[in-house]
Amino acid sequence: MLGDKSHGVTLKVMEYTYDDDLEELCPVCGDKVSGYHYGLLTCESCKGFFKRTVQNNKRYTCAENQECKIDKTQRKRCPFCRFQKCLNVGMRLEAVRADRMRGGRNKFGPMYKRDRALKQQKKALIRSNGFKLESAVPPSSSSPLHADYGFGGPLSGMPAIPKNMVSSTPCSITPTDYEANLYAPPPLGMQSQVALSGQYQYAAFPSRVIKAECPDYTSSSPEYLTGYTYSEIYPSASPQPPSLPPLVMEMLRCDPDELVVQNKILAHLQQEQNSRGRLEKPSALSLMCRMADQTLFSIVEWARSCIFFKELRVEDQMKLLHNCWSDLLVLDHIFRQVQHGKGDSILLVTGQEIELSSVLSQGEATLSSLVQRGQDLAVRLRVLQVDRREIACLKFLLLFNPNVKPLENQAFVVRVQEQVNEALLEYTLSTYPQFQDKFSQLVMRLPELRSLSTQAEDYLWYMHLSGEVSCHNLLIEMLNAKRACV
DNA sequence: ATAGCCTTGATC
DNA sequence: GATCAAGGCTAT
Repeated sequence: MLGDKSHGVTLKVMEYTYDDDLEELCPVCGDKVSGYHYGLLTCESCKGFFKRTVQNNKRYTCAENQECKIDKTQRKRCPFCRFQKCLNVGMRLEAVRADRMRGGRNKFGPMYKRDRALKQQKKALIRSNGFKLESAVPPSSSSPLHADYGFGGPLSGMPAIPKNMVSSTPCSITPTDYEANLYAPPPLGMQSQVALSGQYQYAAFPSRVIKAECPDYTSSSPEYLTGYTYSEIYPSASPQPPSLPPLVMEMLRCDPDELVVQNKILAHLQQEQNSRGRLEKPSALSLMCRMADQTLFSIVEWARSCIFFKELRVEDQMKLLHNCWSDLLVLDHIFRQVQHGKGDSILLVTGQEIELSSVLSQGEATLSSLVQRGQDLAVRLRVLQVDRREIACLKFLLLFNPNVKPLENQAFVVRVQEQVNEALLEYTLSTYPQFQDKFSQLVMRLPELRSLSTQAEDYLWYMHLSGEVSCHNLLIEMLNAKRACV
């Protein structure tokens, strides 16, 4: 009873004599599927579990090692791991309705339909060609997901850049993985089956979710510019504005999902705290450092999976990252504040919110000034109405800095920077035609950002030397590396 | 808290 | 009017 009907030539005859899609097993627990729920075919109980968890903003913890096996008989034992699995197989938070409205259809409808059509097609293929076909990986061009990314090689103008960098989805996945990932968030790809924890923030729910559910409520919301939009996540669900430069789209695609990063960092911090014991309470500063440290990890992970960057030799990659890690960290923080939109509080990567006044009054002078400079820069960027795509470009501009020397493949870095500049210019001109100098306004913020991150590095170094922060982390490693090569 | 069954309502 | 994926109800 291996429900894995898409694997190999050993397909059983009975499996395609059934007409019904519902013969499949729930990807979370293996129970019988009862229909499409929250993005994919699942059983009734996992549907209910997912709904209860999201609606009631439940927080679970795992008594073991956050890797409990979830099957039909054990699914009740660890809700933490069950929910994590729900997210990992691709159940969508945004399909749970914030307003609890009953009935009707949501925007996933067309995708469910496409998925059904795909399965039908597959079945028909099997019927007409025998079993052999199924031993092959599904052709990526025939999948709606792949086809609708619309990446038919418009990057051909790029000099000396291998074609395989353009592929928007990992190509060598098994049919089952493919099925499971049909609705999974694309930016992560396969290389990082990121452990999601149950500690997601329901607070992040309303802004980007309600719109996806009820698209007509808010046609004039400014958050459409800065936040996720449905069409960004599901390009096939509604027509994309065709004018986006392909490179901008590709850079945006490299960006990890905020919620995923948030969950990962929360889970890590929590685990760290658990293993440390509850009695020991870390100082706010050391907590911030660990948070920044984990953010840095995700930034490095981002860079390593980025188009262009992953083509570089590791030595060059390290040099580039050593040069800009603090810039990226600061930019990440600042863009979060831009989206947060509140001047009197700071939104942390974990989704927690802290009052600005408490930071400014408690922290010492250098820290206060750093935080304040960050807030100021966030305000300037907010006034500019910077959006996610532009931030994605800025990140690339920070990363591909040709001033870093010596680089083995300096010419490549120069070319990438030129291309990104060009794409950003094209994007700002076409998307904000009423705002002619947006490009230069944006690029002009970079020196400020670098100055801010340099100050932050100095502060960290000082704190490190005075023994205020622990030594064994990536943050300090980066600091050391930079100081070693200057 | 779980999970099976029921009600709802936009879309076809 | 049929469909079917949302949310709701309730015995276990």
